[in-house]
Amino acid sequence: MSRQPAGNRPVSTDDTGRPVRLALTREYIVRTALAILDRDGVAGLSMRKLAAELGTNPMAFYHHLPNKAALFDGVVEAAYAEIDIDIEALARTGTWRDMLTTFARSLRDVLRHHPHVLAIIATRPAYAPSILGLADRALGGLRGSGFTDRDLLVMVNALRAFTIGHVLAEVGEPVGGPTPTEEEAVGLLDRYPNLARAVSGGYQPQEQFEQVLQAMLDGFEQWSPPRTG
Amino acid sequence: MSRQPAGNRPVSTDDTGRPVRLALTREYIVRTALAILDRDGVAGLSMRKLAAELGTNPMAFYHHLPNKAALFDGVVEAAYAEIDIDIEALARTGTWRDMLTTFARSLRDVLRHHPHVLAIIATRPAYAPSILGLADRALGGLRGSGFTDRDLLVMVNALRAFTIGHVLAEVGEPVGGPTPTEEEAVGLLDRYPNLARAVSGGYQPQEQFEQVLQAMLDGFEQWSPPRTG
DNA sequence: CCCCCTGGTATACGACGTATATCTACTATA
DNA sequence: TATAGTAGATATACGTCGTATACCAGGGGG
Repeated sequence: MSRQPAGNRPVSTDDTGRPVRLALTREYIVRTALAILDRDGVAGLSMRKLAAELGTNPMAFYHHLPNKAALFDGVVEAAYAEIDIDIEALARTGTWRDMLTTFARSLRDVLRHHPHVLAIIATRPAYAPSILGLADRALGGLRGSGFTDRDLLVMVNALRAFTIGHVLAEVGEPVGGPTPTEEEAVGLLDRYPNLARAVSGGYQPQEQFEQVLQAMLDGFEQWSPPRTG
Repeated sequence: MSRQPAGNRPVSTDDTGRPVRLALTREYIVRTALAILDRDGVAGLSMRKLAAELGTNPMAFYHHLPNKAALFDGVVEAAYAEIDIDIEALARTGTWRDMLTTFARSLRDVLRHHPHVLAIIATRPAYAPSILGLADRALGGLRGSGFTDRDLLVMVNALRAFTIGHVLAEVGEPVGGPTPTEEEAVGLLDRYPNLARAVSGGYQPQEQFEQVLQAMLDGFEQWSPPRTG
């Protein structure tokens, strides 16, 4: 067995027909890690599996990333980058409520789209440039809406906190392995009559998210004297 | 070396003076695990370290717990159990706002008190009997406040989600190791002028939490026609 | 030409969760 | 009191993990 093209790392050929491996870059490593996370979960992503997937040696990564935590940082950054809102267009055509609603919904969509990355995102301070940049542009777009800069930031942070907490409760992957299933919990419910009555209509995450989101915006509205135009 | 009293597990003597180890129970194991988590963080809690702390063998736990995930479940349960609110008294003397405010503040206090357990709590569905029981009693205490059972549950869940998200952003321990420090992030801030202006007043978690909490309650208030008495 | 530097590889170490088998000491029964 | 059964503690071992260390290939500049 030669050492040339091993594993299932994408291989192309140059103009002489000789096989050429895709260059190993931070970007490429992180993208593959995100794919593995989405497919196999946090426990399914090890440096060794990632290396096998890329047809290389686990130690090769350490020329591009200092350690596994940095890989996680990159994955978080990549996931956040999927929040793609045209802030400037929204700022022209919509109200501050539209803007914050779109922000919260987009964040929820992205988090739900990467449930296995959620635990990593949730427990990491939002220092990723993509989220900082988004927040900065959102704040810029919200200027002139009658709120102070501080209150605007508090709103954005509050919506982020609620959204993360909400999606965590909905689809989060428990740290440290699986927990009792929902059926087992339902079995407990008859010991809690008030709870049982309240959930009898079923769990509707989407509706509840929207309901609370609008309530929060209603509450924020009172932070500013009403404005026209 | 005898095998009798090893490690630093608490050892007492019975009435004949013979050394007697404290009985290994699920409760005792979980309590010790919580203490280790608080002291050393998630990465600092291994079955082997826990065994050393208790002066026993790692495999001894498996007669009381099926695996490490169950240990985490127990720790979450123990942490939630620290939320000690006299719901019935509150229901007699306070409004629904008082009740929900107390619930959110107590939850925040407990989460902040166990920052290293937060990642475990946050990513685990709240099926623990202690939190189910608390929610059930809260719902019972809130009956007759003019809200439907469903809306009451939505409120409680929303406050839990926001509080968890808020404390995660404040003190959470990142899954998978440390992240860039706050100073490094502050260095990035001058690339984001709107953000920089908004945070110029400093980060005041307590004040922001209270501000958003009251805004959420303001929003909830509109779900019900106003009541007197 | 050779040297160095970037980046891939090989090997190894200590720690992890836990399967399996064995042992110890107590309880119940006779 | 003797004995069988059992619950719980222990010893050992396996496979996996992140990553430190050492080595190596190959290409560009003197």
